[in-house]
Amino acid sequence: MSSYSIERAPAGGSGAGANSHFSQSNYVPPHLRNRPSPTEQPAAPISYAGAAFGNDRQGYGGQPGGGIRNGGPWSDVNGGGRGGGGWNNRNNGWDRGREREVNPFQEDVNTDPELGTEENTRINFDAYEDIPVETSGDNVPPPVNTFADIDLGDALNLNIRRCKYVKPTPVQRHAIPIAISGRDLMACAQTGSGKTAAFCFPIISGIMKSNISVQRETRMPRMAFPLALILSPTRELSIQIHEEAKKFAYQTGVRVVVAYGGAPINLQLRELERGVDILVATPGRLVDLLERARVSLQMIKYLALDEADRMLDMGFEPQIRRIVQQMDMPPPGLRQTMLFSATFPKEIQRLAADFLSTYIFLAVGRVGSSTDLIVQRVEYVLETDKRSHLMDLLHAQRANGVQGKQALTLVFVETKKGADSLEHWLCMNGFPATTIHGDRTQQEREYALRSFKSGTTPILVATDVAARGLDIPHVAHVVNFDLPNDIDDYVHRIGRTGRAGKSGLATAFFNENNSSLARSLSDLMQEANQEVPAWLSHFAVRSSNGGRNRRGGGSGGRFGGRDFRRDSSFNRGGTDFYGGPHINSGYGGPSGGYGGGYGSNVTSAWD
DNA sequence: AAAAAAG
Repeated sequence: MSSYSIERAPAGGSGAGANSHFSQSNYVPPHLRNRPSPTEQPAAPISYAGAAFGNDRQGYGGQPGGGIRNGGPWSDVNGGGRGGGGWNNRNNGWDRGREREVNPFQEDVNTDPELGTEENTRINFDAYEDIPVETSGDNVPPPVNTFADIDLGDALNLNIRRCKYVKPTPVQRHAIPIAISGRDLMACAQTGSGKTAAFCFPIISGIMKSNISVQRETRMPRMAFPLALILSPTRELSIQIHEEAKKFAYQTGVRVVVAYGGAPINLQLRELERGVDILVATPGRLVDLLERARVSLQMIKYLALDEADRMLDMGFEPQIRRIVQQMDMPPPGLRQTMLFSATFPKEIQRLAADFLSTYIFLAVGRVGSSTDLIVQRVEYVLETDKRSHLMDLLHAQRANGVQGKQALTLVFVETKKGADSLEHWLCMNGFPATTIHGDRTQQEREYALRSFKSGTTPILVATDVAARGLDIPHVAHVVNFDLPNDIDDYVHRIGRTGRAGKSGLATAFFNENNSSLARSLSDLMQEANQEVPAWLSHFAVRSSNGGRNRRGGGSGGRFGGRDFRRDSSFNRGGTDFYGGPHINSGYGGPSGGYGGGYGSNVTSAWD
């Protein structure tokens, strides 16, 4: 039997040095990784060398490959050796001097300056002021107004500045203090609300602050012991979370590794062997890795499940339960768990009850529900007219576009076949398009996404694989060529535009085949102050399907979910719920942030 | 019914 202890080496090992300090291990805990590397030897106790850090990294803003030693523009922040316990200047002592941590911010410099017009990049913070936020639970830590209000550590704060995040989004304002205080969290929030940072910041900060040391299982030297696990439903979302997490963890010494299917497993295995603190994964590939005994979950201290409702929709519940409950992961209470979900149906409630320990419930209003950031249009289009109608839209858009450029347009269709044939047809007709769906190889999918993002093929035809979570900046227009059957899917799809406070356009092609969606669609549009065409209202009346497709049925109202503990036997002593929810709205007061106001180039922490 | 995810 292996028991869990944060400070101790994994039990059941060979008995070598099972105490709280690392000894002859390959593993260098993050808080010790800022030491100079002693040549090629496995990390052995080294005397602390003060501020003389070997900063063998690529200099920020420098030429690729032009390594700068401890002299980059940030060396003032980085080389100070100040603060207790070597808080900053964690460098990758990891690699024992060999591997360079690629600067994840480099690629962002000069990306698509054309697309970043004044209008597009200015953040519409005001539009979010009235996003409702609801928290409930025992002793909820108060929200913060700036990132600086929380002690995330210098290195992380620096990366927040590098990301140009000025002030926290509503979900971050609430979730970060909750998570920092060690509490479990069930959060109802959409992608685009800033979730990724909301769970990454506390994890990275926690790993840096803790003195967790992992004793490698000497009989299984190839087994990886991540401290944090982030599960997400699709490969692309995992890739995206990984990319963001790498930015947040840059030069913190915290290592982030991603594992997902469809890609060569050997590369991922090699990455894992180099050490991993935060593992981002899709469920299938992780189960594979666990079965191969290449990953152990017994050191997991943080577990984050992103888009949990989506994962259940996709039938991942068995895999997820296997990973969380039937492997060697510490139970609730001995780990910190954060569950994110756009909706809160019964299955998610069960998951929350099983995975979380006296958690805090947080619901953030739908982005766009109370604003006009996304202009929604519905047009009546017969199946046979859809293609020519799309063509008209694209022509008009090109004519209105900047320098005759096609604005990025995401076209959702129902089937994989339909995606392929529409892509082909668009290309034939002079509209550079590509497609992303589950029948394409992972390589093709990633290539398509890159080609779209870069504007090489400004039209992307997609199935629902791209509906949720994917952050593609600058998507100007989402076309629901085929409407989904579920209104939540619709919300997710149109959420691919109007991101980061930018405005966006969503056009839907509606006909008889979509009548089941009429009611919920017209309700949703009404709620978002959109113009609802009269004919759609007629459809809505005619197809009174008892509100089966209406939002909020059963699983919650406008927040996409309620804390069910207050509805049922979870009440203590029959009294009311824990003292009632605290209703907060938007940002309270002005932001101290990082000073400097918001220039036109400021991106926000929304994504 | 279709889509996604482990090969």
